[in-house]
Amino acid sequence: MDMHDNPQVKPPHPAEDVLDHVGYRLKRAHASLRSAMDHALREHGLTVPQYACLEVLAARPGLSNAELARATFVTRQSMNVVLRGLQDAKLLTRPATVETGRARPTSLTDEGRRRLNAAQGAVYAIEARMIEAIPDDRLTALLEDLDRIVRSLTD
Amino acid sequence: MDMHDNPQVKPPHPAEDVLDHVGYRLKRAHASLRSAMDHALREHGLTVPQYACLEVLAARPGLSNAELARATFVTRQSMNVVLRGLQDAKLLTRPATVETGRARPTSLTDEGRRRLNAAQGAVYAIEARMIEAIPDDRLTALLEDLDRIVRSLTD
DNA sequence: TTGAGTATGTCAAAGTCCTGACATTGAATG
DNA sequence: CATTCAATGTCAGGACTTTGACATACTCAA
Repeated sequence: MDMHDNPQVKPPHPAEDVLDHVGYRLKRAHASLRSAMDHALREHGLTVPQYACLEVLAARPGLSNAELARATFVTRQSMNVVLRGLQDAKLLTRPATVETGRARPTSLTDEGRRRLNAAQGAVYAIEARMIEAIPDDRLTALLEDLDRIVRSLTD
Repeated sequence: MDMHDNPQVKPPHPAEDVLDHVGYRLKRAHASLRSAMDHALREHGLTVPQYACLEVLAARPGLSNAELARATFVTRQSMNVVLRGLQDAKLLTRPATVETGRARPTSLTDEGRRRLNAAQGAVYAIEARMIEAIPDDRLTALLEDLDRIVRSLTD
């Protein structure tokens, strides 16, 4: 994999070929992950947003709709739909009313924990495949660089 | 940013904290990029899928609906909707009929090229911000690792 | 030639997600 | 206390995307 340009010189503007764009590579990697998770979770009767919601909720119980939305990178409106679906499926519960404020804390039901645990096996297998594919001494750098991208775009 | 585990030892299963998952970091980075592009392209009257379609089409003229769909990681049906929108906006043209086969080659109009060029400025600025945030000697490794992820999940 | 297999375009229906908007609630400020 | 502000939950509408299905068109092998 030889580069035409001097690797020391940062290109003044992105590579001409779309395939060399950071954005394109990032999008493609995310699409692969999304597709793999879609297929893996389908056998567990969960969508990716639903799984993400359950996963976050297991780690941080009692989060409200708005907090879950931020944690999973969707809008409050989208998360509201997800929560209603999971609530109808008896995988989580929300108090109808709350003593103070409007935010209603969300809790996993026993059934929700069971479904999540079952699905986590499939998802962790995907995570393991990704980790396995990356040289050990690069993994930390990769995670750091992904975070750098986030910071560079959100500031 | 200290690690609790020995960095030499590959964890037998993914980190306990969701925030440390490769999938989570990847998803977050993609969400940041998507959001930044959404805002940047809105001022140019284009959606991200529309821009992606125009960008690919400029680099590889004559692609069909199915080929554009694969290049932008959406289904043929989704791309079909995008193409009709761009066609209605006079940004590209497709022959009503074709001599052989069913695939209709798509071509940018002059107006399509103008709109794309205008939008590329905003998008390339985002690309530049990402590149700038990543240490020069890591950029190549980052792109490689993203590709490794793709391969590990598509095989 | 015939057939199976593959690829393409398209339609229909449903799900998902977003923008925009509004009312409610609590905190902060004067 | 009154007002302003930010945050939350929710509704409505539209845009986007997907799954599933079907017909058309080419390719290849029997």
